Amino acid sequence: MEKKRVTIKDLAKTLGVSHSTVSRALSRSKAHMVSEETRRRVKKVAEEFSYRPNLLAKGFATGRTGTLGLLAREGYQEQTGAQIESFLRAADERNYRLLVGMSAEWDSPAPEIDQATLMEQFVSRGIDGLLLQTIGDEGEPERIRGVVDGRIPVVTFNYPAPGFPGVVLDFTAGFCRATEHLIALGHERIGFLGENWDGPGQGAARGRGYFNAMYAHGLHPESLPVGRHQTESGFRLSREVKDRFTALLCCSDYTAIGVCRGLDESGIRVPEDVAVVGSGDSDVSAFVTPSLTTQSTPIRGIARAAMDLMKKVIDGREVACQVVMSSSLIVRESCGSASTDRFTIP
Amino acid sequence: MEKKRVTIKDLAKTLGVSHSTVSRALSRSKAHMVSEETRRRVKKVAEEFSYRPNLLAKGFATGRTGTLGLLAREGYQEQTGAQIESFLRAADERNYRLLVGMSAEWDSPAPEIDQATLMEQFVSRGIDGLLLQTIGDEGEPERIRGVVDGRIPVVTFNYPAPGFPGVVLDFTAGFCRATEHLIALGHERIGFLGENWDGPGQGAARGRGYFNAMYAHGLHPESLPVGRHQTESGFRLSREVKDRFTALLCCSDYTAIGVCRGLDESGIRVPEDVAVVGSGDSDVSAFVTPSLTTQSTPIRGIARAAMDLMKKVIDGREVACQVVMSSSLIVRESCGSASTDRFTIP
DNA sequence: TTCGGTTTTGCAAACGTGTGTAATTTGACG
DNA sequence: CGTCAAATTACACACGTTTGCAAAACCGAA
Repeated sequence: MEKKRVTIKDLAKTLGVSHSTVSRALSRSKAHMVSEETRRRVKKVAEEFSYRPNLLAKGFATGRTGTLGLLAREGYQEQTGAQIESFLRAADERNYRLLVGMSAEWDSPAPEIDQATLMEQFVSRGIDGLLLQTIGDEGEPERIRGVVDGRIPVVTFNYPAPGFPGVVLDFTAGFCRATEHLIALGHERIGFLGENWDGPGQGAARGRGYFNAMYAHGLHPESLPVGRHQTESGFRLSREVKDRFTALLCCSDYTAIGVCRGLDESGIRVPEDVAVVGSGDSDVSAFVTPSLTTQSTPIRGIARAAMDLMKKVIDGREVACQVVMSSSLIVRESCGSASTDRFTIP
Repeated sequence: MEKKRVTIKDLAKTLGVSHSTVSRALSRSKAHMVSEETRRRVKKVAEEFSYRPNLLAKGFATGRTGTLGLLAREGYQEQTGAQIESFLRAADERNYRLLVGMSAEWDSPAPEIDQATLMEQFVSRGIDGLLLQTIGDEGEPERIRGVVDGRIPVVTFNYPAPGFPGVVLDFTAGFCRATEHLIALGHERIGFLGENWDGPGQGAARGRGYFNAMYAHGLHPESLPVGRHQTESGFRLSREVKDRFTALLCCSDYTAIGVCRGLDESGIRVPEDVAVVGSGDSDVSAFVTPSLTTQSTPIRGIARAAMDLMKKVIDGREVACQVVMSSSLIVRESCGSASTDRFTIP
């Protein structure tokens, strides 16, 4: 077995031309340095032999592989999955393949590969660009710059990173609006169930919106950290928040689902006793009971925008542009303000 | 800018040795044909220069890239995401990278790239193996063989494919057991909300279990097709199933969530009026109301098993082995048989 | 010192493709 | 038919790494 693959030289031999002619015929070099006649002949034979170019060699020779690296951070599992899917589609549509990686963020038990290592591996494998979900704070931008070294473009998504072009979702504005919606409904004791990676970084973007809104209305913000498994974490937290709040803002729909269930088991009704707001507009959010008021997050739009931006950066048409995507608040049952109809606050 | 990357030759030059020596020193060839002394020197300089091997060139030279292709089928979106994550982890742990692709299955509106094309692309990019979720029936096995041509190993997961090694989840047994559980609870009019890709293929594995169980107990099976968006689809189907069944078996938790909501809006109580069973044991299934009785599907276990199998196949230690993973039934509220505690039927 | 054997190193080819430069063919025009 | 320019093709090298083979260095023993 182990037949060798058909190469450009095999074609050249049967055609009686040099392999460079075949190469030019197939890759339509800028100067059409090959006659139409020859091109037809080459293509015909290539078809017959079902020739497939060795993209490894091609990438090696040209420095372009048609492959992008996608690096997501673990956590928000349910949503990263959907996010990856969106990117796969967006990449497919633009005829790119994706090397996908996931780096651990929180309390990972296994000996994971860290983000920097993963990036190096990707770069070594000859990606044309790197799509990064999150960039930490403590010197990580420099580290990234060290790895890519100005050679391959980086585009971030979801969270902004200073100095890198990216598509950012304005979580801050979104959570500010959501908080204000709850305030407008008369709530004052509003709690925030958020990521436990706080600090000045981009991870806290949601929380910042919440804090801003609370302070702006003279209210006292209070947040509780959400752990790795969001749904379960929300469920667990329900015990702690029982009597402290009349409304809860959650960093994801899954946390919201968990907390709703937990409250329910404690005999606390949602939304009558406590209003709950989620984030992400996941597919189930409209169909759980109670249906969730939530932030829509346009993950498909983000993926498409990021890919478009990446193309521009690769072509050198853009350098440091931040595309801001905004979310809208989808009001459903869980916040108690819309029992009959589903409407959206833009 | 545009500094060139450090190559093996650069190291050789500063060390005053030939580049082949450097290569051997770094890649610990089988015969340790290089002195410990030299190896130390080389490693030191490589470190200083922060040398990173060009894996493209390496793969090109050796024919091994350390990259596997993962090809999932779209649909079951919520679950494919989780599945991909599991594979990413399993691959990371074994020091492999993943080229991920997703081919459209159902009523895809966009001009998608089909599975065969994607496979060719992957192979051209020099993957060491291909992880395939589904293989269709109509001549697709032959097509796949044509693409990989005995050169790169294929391992299937979730669904079996004749002639290919794989890790299969025994959906049939699982759904048979679930159906029998409902029958044991006294249900006779049991409906199946399943994939709309029926036919003799592996897609119908779930349905087969249901049909078998129904026939075995002299009952009349009836199935309704579930569309692309599972949750919404379940919601829609709730209208059609209202008065026809006392129990519903769903092909996924999301369909179950949708149908529960739909029934609820029609004033039909779950599980008092209709029992519902899902599949997948998704993270939310235990926390929605009512909590879902569901098939556990060990996606992490599948990913690990598939990766292990792939390694064996790559090393030539295995050729055509089918690893069968079984699922258990997790009984919760939605089927009406366990209101107090959560237990599992193995 | 010389020899045989072992360990270590260098040389050169190979992997498949792209591409600059030189050589050839083609075609038009005088 | 000869000349010149343009179009087409061939030659050869580059990309970074591995690897078979031969050369060199080393070491111990005769």
